[in-house]
Amino acid sequence: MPSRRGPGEEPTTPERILDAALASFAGRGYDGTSLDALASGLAIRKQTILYWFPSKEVLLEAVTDRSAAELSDVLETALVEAGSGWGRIEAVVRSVFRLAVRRPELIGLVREMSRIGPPAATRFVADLEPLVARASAFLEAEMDAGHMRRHQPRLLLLAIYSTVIGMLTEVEVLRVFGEEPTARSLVRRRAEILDLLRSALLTEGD
Amino acid sequence: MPSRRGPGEEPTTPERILDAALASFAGRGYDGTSLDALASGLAIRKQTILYWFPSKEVLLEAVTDRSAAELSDVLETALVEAGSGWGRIEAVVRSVFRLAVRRPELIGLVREMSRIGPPAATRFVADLEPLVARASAFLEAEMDAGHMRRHQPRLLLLAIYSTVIGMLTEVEVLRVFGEEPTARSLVRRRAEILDLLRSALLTEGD
DNA sequence: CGATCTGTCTACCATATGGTAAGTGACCGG
DNA sequence: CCGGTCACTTACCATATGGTAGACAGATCG
Repeated sequence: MPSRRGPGEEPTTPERILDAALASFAGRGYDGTSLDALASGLAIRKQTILYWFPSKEVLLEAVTDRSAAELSDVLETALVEAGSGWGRIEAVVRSVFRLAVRRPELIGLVREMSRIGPPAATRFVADLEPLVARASAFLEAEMDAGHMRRHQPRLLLLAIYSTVIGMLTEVEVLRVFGEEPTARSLVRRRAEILDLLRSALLTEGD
Repeated sequence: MPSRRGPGEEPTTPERILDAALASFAGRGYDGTSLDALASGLAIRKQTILYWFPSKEVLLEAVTDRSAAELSDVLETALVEAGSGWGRIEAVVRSVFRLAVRRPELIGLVREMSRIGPPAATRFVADLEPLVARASAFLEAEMDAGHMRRHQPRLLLLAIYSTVIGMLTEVEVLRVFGEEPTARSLVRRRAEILDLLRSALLTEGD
């Protein structure tokens, strides 16, 4: 995997390929992405892609590996920096929302992987398992501390996850709901859904 | 569009095609579905499909039209039969869950349509708009009657929708959450998420 | 300077795909 | 019995796709 680049440096060719592939896999799907289209968007030839990634499947693996690492990074940071009580939970959920707004391709990729299924998805899911375990442990600790109602932590993660998925990837659905999904309305919606989760999760005494 | 068939009659060829196409579009995606594979699954030739539906795109339209009609039917029935108060809301949400369990392809299709985007998705979304308006009106009436907290009704619909999507289509994600998604666990999860929504939506006096 | 390696390109291939044209057998009204 | 329609087939086609083979230019190094 190419090493993470600094803000000033221009991306290397394999990095540019990974960026474009992530966007395309998330947006048009794996099957809907052709190496030719990918290459032409980068003003290179398809064979250059196959030089760096010997097959489309390997390219997908590289994309998922890098994305899983980024997802893990963001949530790990949020978990470490979080305060205590509801504010702590809120901070973590908010960091997920922020990530989804900043890098919607990552959410789109998760959705796409769930559709592709094994073996590619199995690998992705294995990459993410430590993250899920970590987040579950966090939620469980908050329950033990009485900061939130008793729920199965992984069930809660699923609720949060599916909310994020629903909010940020189903653009057409948002439209039928009568709103142009602008950045502004997304932020407002985020806040409202956070309230929704809040009232569902909070303990009585909060 | 072929007319709905009764329980005893065997399906006509175009109906069988629509059934298989719905399952495949929802499962493997539009791009991931080839007419050849579709046909071979039905033990017919691809040209028979093209005889009934002159192109793959028209087939998709036929599938979405029929699916939108079925979604509308189910929810309309639920809205009409619902009682009053929270029980009424619960009955409607439950009918959505039931539909999603019984016909997961419908949910998968919604997800796929949101990925495909215009123009196919626009048509689907237009077909569903009356349903969404109806459901919004229902929720708004419940708010007026004081049966639930004030929220934007379409926002609530989105929350319910995304929960259903997350629950019933992200099978791989369920797996990483440590559970084999059996019918039994899905039912239990449904109940728990219904509780989650309940506590989020209920008015204080309930 | 010459050999080698690295990154990208041109040329090509086998296969799969959506779609067209035309044929075939069964049924059906006259 | 016969012409026509219906449902479906075989035969075919143009294009797009993932992937291979090998050429070529520039940098690197002895």
